Amino acid sequence: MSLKYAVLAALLEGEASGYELAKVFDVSLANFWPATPQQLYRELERLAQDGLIEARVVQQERRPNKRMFTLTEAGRRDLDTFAAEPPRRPTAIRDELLIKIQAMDGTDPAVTRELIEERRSWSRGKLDRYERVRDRLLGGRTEEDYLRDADRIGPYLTLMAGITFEEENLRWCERVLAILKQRVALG
Amino acid sequence: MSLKYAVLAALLEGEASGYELAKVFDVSLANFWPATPQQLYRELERLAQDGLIEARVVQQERRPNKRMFTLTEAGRRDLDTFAAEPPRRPTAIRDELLIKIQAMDGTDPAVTRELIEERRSWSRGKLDRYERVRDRLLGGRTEEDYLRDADRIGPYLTLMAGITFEEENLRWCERVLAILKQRVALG
DNA sequence: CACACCTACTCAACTAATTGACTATGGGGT
DNA sequence: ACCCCATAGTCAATTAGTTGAGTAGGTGTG
Repeated sequence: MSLKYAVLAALLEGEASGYELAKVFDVSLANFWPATPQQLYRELERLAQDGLIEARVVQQERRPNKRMFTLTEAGRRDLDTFAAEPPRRPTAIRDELLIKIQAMDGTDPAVTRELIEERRSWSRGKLDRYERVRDRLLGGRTEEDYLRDADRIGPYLTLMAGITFEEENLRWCERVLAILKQRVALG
Repeated sequence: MSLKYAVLAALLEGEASGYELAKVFDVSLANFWPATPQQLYRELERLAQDGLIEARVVQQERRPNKRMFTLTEAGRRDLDTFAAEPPRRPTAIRDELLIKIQAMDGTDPAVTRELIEERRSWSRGKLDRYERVRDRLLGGRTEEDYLRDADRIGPYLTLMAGITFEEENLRWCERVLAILKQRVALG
């Protein structure tokens, strides 16, 4: 149900093909609503049938043709209605690593430490990429100026959520590593 | 695939019925691997068939009978193996509210503010509940003592992850509310 | 100049997750 | 007396999400 609105929200950035959307999703929407390309193609089909988006085929010379999608007025209205309603379901996190941590006490601490270190360096990489997205969004302005003047601040606020989430993640990793070190030193 | 190990990890706490597991899941495992009761019953069936858990029927007097499940040695080994391998997929978050925030720029700021305030008070409630779980786990000991002496610290580390996550969430809400206030004051 | 990767998808099969109804008994409140 | 909630589940239907293969030309790399 929500994938529908995630796609409509992505199209607020302007016309896009399924392929382009898949990439946009991968770097931004995926942070709070992941979807595979196949899911997107199916959803786009449905949305076009329901008249919430419009498709036009763009002939290309040295590439396969593509279908570009735009929000219709109906789509925009539907999305605005959705955006004003309280969420139907709370945030859901699925994190395999935390299952492993929950069950870690039967495992060699050195192995667990490695898992946490991997997570930490992954989070660092993610934060770096977020920083670059942030710079692109701000386009030279200070955050203050941007938040005062920009037409759309939604994408920036969700980016902020992603950044604080990864920072938290990093702090948690550091904390766990310190605890594991202590335990190994004593145990 | 991971639900399997989430269930096995839950059974590290000891024997439980499907019904009890559903409740345990709701308050602890659900924080990083949500599952409905129906999912759990099916998974327990499969795990029992695969010999990773054992079921025994407990006759009850004034209640329906129940089946209690315990980890078998095979189950424990399987779980330990899982816990030592790097995760196959990265953390996935699904958060309807963030879709709404992404699309918020067509919405009355006062309505958006309410959504954020709801999230904030929900996070506060969650944090309170986490605090109580924490106190129960520590059982009077200081965190330091607990982390040094306890047999199993996995559940505590995942609880810590939940706590830092909600704290971060709260900070993000405050931040967004401040920004919205600014914007309304100016716009 | 071979080989892998990029664009831009489609199709089919499968597993996982959600929703709602149903069974049956007991206890507490109005 | 009636209704709802708690216990302890089962069953069936539907939707959502995953995986892997296939198509077909173009581009970049050693």
